[in-house]
Amino acid sequence: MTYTSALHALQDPTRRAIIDRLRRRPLSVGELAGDLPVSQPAVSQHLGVLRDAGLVTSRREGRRRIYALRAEGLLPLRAYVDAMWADALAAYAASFGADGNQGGRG
Amino acid sequence: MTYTSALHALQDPTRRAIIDRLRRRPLSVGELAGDLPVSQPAVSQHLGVLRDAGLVTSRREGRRRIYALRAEGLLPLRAYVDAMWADALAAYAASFGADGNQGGRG
DNA sequence: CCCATCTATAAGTTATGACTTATACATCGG
DNA sequence: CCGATGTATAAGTCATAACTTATAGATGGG
Repeated sequence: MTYTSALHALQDPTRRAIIDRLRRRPLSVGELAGDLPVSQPAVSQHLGVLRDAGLVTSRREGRRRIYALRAEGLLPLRAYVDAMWADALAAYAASFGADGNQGGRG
Repeated sequence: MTYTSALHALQDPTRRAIIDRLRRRPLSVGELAGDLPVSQPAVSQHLGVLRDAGLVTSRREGRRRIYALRAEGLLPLRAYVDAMWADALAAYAASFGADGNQGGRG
């Protein structure tokens, strides 16, 4: 839901592997588990983290549960990175000509 | 240097606290440590992680070492998030009218 | 209802990493 | 050179979280 939970969720390699597979199309838990080197419960646990972070949604389909990427969930992280980018550039520019004369541009 | 190291670096709350302070202006290790609830060695360790991830740069200034944000270091993460965003939207759109008729919009 | 299939949760193990204190390394002043 | 200041590294402790197996919960078919 926030950028911190997104960072936490995306930091794990297994969760990124799940995300990478969902980037093509929605998949069931079993399909994901069959294609990853971890057990099905591990996949379910990771999906729970991704869901709490707002990065995936799920729907029932008979006995299966289909998970899909949720684009909206990326917006907080994107906003954080963009703001940090802007501040980094501003701080860099300000370091020339603030209280201390740090030297010329370049 | 890559988006994975950026994700790893930004996942930690203390490292984000460091980043947040550097968003205003470059700071020395001592200035950072004095404003954070962890020891100076902990700050140095975190700065090493941030440096390895390409998110900060440093320069000597007498006996002190000044750390500053490095905007370029955010580009890989930004590209990853953007690509994921695009794929998420595409996968969502494709889920209407692919092999299975998944139902209407909503 | 009963069984098979699919997913989520429980409980326990283990590797990782964030922290500490102690100390080495580097720079400046006397 | 010697001490003070500032930072990085070393070594060890401890909490977290990613994994396992076992099992509970939910759905569909005979």
